[in-house]
Amino acid sequence: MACRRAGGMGGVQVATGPAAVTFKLATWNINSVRLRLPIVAQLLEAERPDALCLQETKCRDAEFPLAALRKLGYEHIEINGQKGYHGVATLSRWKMKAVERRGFCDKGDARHLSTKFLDGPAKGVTLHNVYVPAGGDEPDPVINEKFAHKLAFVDEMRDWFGADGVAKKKAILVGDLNIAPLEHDVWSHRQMLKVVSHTPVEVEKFAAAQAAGPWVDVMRRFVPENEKLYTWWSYRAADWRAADRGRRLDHVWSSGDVAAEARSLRVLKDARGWERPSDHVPVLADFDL
DNA sequence: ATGGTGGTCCTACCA
Repeated sequence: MACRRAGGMGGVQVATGPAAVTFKLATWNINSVRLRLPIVAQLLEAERPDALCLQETKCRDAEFPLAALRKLGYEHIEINGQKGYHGVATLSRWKMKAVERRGFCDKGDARHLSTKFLDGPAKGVTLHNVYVPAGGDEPDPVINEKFAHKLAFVDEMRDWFGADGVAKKKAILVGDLNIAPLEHDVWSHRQMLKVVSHTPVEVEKFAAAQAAGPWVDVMRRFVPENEKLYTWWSYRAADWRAADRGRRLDHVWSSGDVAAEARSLRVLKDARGWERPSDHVPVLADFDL
């Protein structure tokens, strides 16, 4: 078990003098926040991130376990939920305000939430929490409406980033983007070329959306592109660890000014083996803002 | 070789 950081209310690390203060951010596709409240608590107690972005909360706003999470020190919570599917939530130890709950593709799905920190080390930073559609099994938009939706969603992100300048400065975007863009973001590039999440058409659109920001791929600033890097392992493997057929579906992007202050990146692979796990693991990033 | 597992919520749908 990791040690709890010393400190009283908030456990703030205070730097002396004008030095920057570390902002610790986590993102995790939780696959039902109610079912997995025990391991959300486990993560928060072990790592004490300043903020945690959750995807696939799978509950209406009225059913979100606000009280339990506030009790753990995360008093500031913004949610965008819906019944049974999708849903995102951002928890923070610092005061923040909701900026937008963007509805993509005119579908009314709860797949985006942006918040702005009003206090703490990331004061003034806007944080986007995104859950991109998975896209179904068949990688042909003509016969698979879910794949068509995924492609349209990523195109809409690209147009929004390009028009709005949301990534110009003081911005972070995290979440389950459901695309593994690089060759070593999947266990076998060759065998994944026709598998939704790594097809050339998705990867091309993903790259265009990232470039439109432009957003920096913070994870790959710390892990070279020729090294395997995964954040998701299927439930359908007999032994996920032995097979290790993972994919990097979860991402941390930031504007260039914030990326320049990125200090560390960790993928908590062990969480895939926790009690009743999500098929995704938490990704943590530290910034000296 | 075309399954395999897991979540929501009642029968499929989604990942």
